[in-house]
Amino acid sequence: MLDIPFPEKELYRLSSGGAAALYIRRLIFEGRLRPGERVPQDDIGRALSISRIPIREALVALEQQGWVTLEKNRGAYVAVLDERAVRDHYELFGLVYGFAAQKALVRRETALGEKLGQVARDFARSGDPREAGGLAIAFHAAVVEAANSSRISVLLRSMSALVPGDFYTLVPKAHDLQRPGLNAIARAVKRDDAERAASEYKKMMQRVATEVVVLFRTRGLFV
Amino acid sequence: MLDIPFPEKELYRLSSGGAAALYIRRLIFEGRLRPGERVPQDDIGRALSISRIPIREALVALEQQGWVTLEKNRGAYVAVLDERAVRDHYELFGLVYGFAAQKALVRRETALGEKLGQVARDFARSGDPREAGGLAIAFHAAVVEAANSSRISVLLRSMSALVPGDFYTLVPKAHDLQRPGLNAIARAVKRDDAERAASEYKKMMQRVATEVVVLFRTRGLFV
DNA sequence: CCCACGGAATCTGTATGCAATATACGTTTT
DNA sequence: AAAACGTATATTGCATACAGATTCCGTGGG
Repeated sequence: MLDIPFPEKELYRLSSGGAAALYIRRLIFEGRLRPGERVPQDDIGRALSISRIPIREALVALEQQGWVTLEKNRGAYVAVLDERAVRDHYELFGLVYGFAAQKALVRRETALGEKLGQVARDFARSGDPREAGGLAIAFHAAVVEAANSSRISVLLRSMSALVPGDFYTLVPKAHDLQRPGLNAIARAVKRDDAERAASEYKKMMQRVATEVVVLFRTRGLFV
Repeated sequence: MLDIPFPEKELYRLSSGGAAALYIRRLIFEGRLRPGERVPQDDIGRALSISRIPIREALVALEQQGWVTLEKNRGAYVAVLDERAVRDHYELFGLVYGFAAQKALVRRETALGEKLGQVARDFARSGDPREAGGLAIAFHAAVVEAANSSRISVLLRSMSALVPGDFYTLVPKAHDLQRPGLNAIARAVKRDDAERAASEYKKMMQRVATEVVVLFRTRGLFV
């Protein structure tokens, strides 16, 4: 009997609502929906050939993530992003990841240091932006997994939605920017230096924020 | 013509979806929906005399906040909370509020120290749990407002949903527990000592976490 | 010319209904 | 009797439809 468990089951959960959320985020990123503008539910429904029901569900999720604000009987408005918001967001990112790293160490995830070192090395060697992006994600995922905290996972999942999916191809600099950071974090974790790991995470994310700010600005996404 | 702007406009946004979210959270808090159990959409609809549409919207929000997990074609399942989750959550709370305090100081909100001192004094004097709760909320709100960061606001709004509304009446100890914390934070802010403010916030939230853990345990909300 | 007003057009919030999927349970097969 | 199968039931995901709220715009009054 074939009894293969399928761990990634929920990855295939691409409901209409999920598709709508993805689509709306792309509209915002590509500047086709400007800050302050109302999200046209009917147009999106027509574009995706779905009704407004799943679109509204997507908007609720996007509101929770801070992408739009919902006003009763007036619809969803694209949130206004400015440089400060982006920098704050990435600082918070660094803060939470740093917290995750600390928790991972407290919880004695001994294998983590090795794992991170390996991924950081692969990352440094990688020439392909696509691959590098995957490795960076794997790095962060390893930290979160080692922290083994449902609340950290929830928080980071909702925060990650602010990151463009093809960030690495859009910002070639991202590679040089993160390499020393990942290495430093991996070293700190190996040394069991939680404080240092957290501060390196914070520093790295601040550097990344600067590039994201440039990206957003060149795209004219700021008010 | 009367043209008074209404800042709390969205407070009145108690759509059916908002009501459903509130109701489901209460069901979970009161232990009537156990961890791992499926959220019965039809029953809730009947109880509130609404259809499943706004209920589903509520579930999307609750998923983002980490209360339930959605599985395609299988519905929403109440997330499993354990002691670690609660403690992690409150630590993160302290971390983010601490960050907000730091930002407020960096952004030179000179009036903040006075304001916090005043609220902390009122809090200390207050005998009524209801009033004290309001003051504590006002304290935190002042910090967040001074930080003046949309991202911090978004994050805290989604995190706050894990706090029972009538926390102060349920946990009388909460008052004694927070008084020194609020005072210490107010003092640190007055002294422009961001580092200290953050660490006091963290410590205070850790103490609060302990009481929340007790509350949850006595209610049998842990697996 | 500007503003106030009122009806039309537009858009939102949600109830209803249906197809698709998952679960439960009895039946058949080995 | 245990396992596999098939059918019945329950539940979800979503399209359609409609009442109510909001916005738009033309008209009249100041």
